[in-house]
Amino acid sequence: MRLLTGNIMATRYNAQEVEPKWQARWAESGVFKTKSPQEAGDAPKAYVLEMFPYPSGRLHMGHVRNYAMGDVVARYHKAKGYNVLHPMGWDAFGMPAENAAMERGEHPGRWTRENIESMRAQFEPLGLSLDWDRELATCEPDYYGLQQKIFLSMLRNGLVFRKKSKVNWDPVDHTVLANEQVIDGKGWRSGAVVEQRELEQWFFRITQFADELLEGLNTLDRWPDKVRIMQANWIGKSKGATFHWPFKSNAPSGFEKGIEVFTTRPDTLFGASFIALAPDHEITRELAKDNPAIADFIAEAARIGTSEEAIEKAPKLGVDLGLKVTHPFDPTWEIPVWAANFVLSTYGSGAVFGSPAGDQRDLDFARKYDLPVKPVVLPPGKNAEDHVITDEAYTGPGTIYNSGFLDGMSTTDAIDAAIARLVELNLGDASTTYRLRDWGVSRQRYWGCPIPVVRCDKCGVVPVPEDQLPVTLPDDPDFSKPGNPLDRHPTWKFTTCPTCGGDATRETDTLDTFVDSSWYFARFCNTQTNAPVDLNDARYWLPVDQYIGGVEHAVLHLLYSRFFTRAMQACGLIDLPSGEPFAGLFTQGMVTHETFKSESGAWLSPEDVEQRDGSWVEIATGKPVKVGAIEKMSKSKKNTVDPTQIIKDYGADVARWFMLSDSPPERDVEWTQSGAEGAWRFVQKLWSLADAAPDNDDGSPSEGDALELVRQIHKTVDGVTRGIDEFRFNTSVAQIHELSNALKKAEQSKAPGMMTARRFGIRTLAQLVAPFAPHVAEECWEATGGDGLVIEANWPVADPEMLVSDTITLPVQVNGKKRSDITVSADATKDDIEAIALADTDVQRFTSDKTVRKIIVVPGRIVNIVVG
RNA sequence: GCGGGCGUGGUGGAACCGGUAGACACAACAGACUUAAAAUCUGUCGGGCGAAUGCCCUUGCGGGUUCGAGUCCCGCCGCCCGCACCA
Repeated sequence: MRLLTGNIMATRYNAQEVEPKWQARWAESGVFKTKSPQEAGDAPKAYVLEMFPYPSGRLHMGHVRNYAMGDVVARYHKAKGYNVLHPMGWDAFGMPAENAAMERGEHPGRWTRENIESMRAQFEPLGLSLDWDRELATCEPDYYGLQQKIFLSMLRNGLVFRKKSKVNWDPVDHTVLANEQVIDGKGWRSGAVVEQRELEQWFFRITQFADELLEGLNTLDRWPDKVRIMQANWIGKSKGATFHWPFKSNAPSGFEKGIEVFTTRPDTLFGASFIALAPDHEITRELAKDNPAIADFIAEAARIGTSEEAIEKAPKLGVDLGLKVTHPFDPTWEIPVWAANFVLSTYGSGAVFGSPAGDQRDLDFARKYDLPVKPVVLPPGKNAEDHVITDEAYTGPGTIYNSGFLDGMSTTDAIDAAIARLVELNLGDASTTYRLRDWGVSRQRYWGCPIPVVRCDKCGVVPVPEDQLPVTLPDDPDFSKPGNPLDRHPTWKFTTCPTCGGDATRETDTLDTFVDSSWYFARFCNTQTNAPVDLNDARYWLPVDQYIGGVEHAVLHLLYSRFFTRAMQACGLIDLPSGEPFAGLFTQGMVTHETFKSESGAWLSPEDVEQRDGSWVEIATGKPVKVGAIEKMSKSKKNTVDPTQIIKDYGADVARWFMLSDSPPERDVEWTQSGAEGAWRFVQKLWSLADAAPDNDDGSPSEGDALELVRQIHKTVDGVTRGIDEFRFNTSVAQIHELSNALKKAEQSKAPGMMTARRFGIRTLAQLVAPFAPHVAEECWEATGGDGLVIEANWPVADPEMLVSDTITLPVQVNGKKRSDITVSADATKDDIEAIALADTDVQRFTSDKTVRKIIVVPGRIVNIVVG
């Protein structure tokens, strides 16, 4: 690695000395301490929050980018006079700690707390404007104990329930596997073929809020549209009909009315050619008991795993169950019943009817098993003879045909008519179904929040009384044997029943870590109170004004948090009538880096390779190296860059500046050494501007170059401010560059008023840079006689009069091609502009031998002359 | 498979509501300074044609709407994110 710092320090800006100095000053002055609502007085509040990190042990560049962005927003609001809350905490429960315990014999708690210590130490030199007084870690009893209170309150309010659900079971490790731990149907550690097991599990009733969560999206006008769309699709509200297909004869017990299905397309009912049940539908399972073929099919389907992705990607398979139902509209029409591996038991009633001409998946299935395909929807403009379905279904609107009483209707009318007939026949009704499922929160793991209930043979499931909370984890889990350490702990789970005092056992499931992150933002409003959330402080601070994190959380974390605020509202634990925790959301892109592979295909760290004579070689061996793709930084691909090392080499300002330059915040940014060096040069340049700043003014910059410079300063203030407001930090950076270039040039100028203009420019620049690269900004501010800390100086405001000029330059097009520029006064009329444009000699070269047909003048923008 | 997004010079990107495509930066090249190098400063920098004022082409690909399309519409291609037990 090339180091640019070193022997030439004297005249240069030395980040290694300057940055700790300002960090100490900020700490002494307490500028980052949050003010209470009383202390804040009339100042408006701004709650700025970045998604809190998992304490993996090392800060990575993705963190630096995320927190640098949040810091821009926080410092900017501080400068604008807001009372800012900008806290930090740790999403500290989760599987990596247990993996460390299993692989290295470390205690998950110790491992996690050590990681927190070392990451906090890495945070410090970044110079973020965080209020560490409000730090929290979800793995500490003072946090998860309160979470247990929330759980119990939700239980009392009917928002928690138990039901059976499927899990991926590793028969060797005796453990439940996460979907990511199931690789090709096998456990990642044991390699054993994964089984499906049904366990009685705890659920949060998120579906109770399905409509509210959907409706609420309309109020989130400071969220990216893509996230709102993804959440709406995830909730997946669909209107249609739920109805029964009566059995031809001898219905299985419990299904006397027939097989219940949900469909959004009852208009295609006359195209039905089969019924398909989920592999784990009750009827399928009943039949499997004395039919080995069906049992094999179920086992085969189970091997795919529980993830919807895997199920939908798997080849479509089915088995004929040998049952027959009759068509709701024609009792003489028999339809076969199949089981199919693509039918989800968790959606609707776990059964569908196949209408192959109008649904691609049904069509593929029908072709595979040679089931009838009858088209029933005629696309607009087609007639029955030439509308043939081969291997592509028609899913669009049209006119119904081949469909008895529905013939001739539009698809929408036919939907209503079909539902009306189903009601008449007493077989079903219109209904609404959601894709959203209730949230399963049980985890059979040690390192999570214990679910605060006990089981008593006499009293059943009994909540732990609040005065006995928190239910803490035992300190001595044993990870040497397979299975859940809580379940086989020698003493922990044995307790007495709070109700009858008899022997009882504790619940050994812990909560999904998504629960921990579903309310931490509310806890930050007051981390001292005994209630989970202080009602008054939360009323003041919530909603979070700006939340920043990765898009990968677009659905789950953000939807769960929106559910939690509603659930807590229903329990009286929070006062947030809107139910919306995050008023503004920004999703930032990843940090990527080039990758390298050796001849043998092993990943190589960028530090181990170098370019010799234009080709890449391994430094140690000199062997040639394959340059791989630019990918998200990850340990496995060895393309990470350690922020701590970058800060040592170049300083925090450089790391932050680079993360905010060039790439738009929502897009991925590629870390490059040369980019970091560019940022370093810029920091040096800023300092040299301040160092060369004149000590005194030389009169008012009211004309000539000095006035032009002042105008540019105002333009820059305007542009940088807009860039921050709109989360387009890269454009702010570009404008800061332009002003710096202008100020550098101005060092050569002797124009009257220039010294005044330069002093003004450099101090303004320091203010504009402060949210991005705060240390060098403070240094420049101090060197140019700024009052106090730049972080506390009022954000500059552009003078609107300085943003407009007297004349404007307009491009002139002829037939849409630019041919000339004209300069006109800012208040020129359309007629004036037309005349000037037509008189222009460059324009006339293209118009002289033609007829002018039309002239389009867009004020302040462009002139287009249409000739022909 | 389903849902969502993205695609502009050698590179990252800019272009506000459909109005000058390539701001700003990185890299590269040339020059100044220097015994030399580094640093710094200055200049060139999408492609083609031309002696030249210039002209033509160019925003992943193919169509369309418009006086005018990177931007809007339709159809493709490629990459990325999510898919409910990773966080």
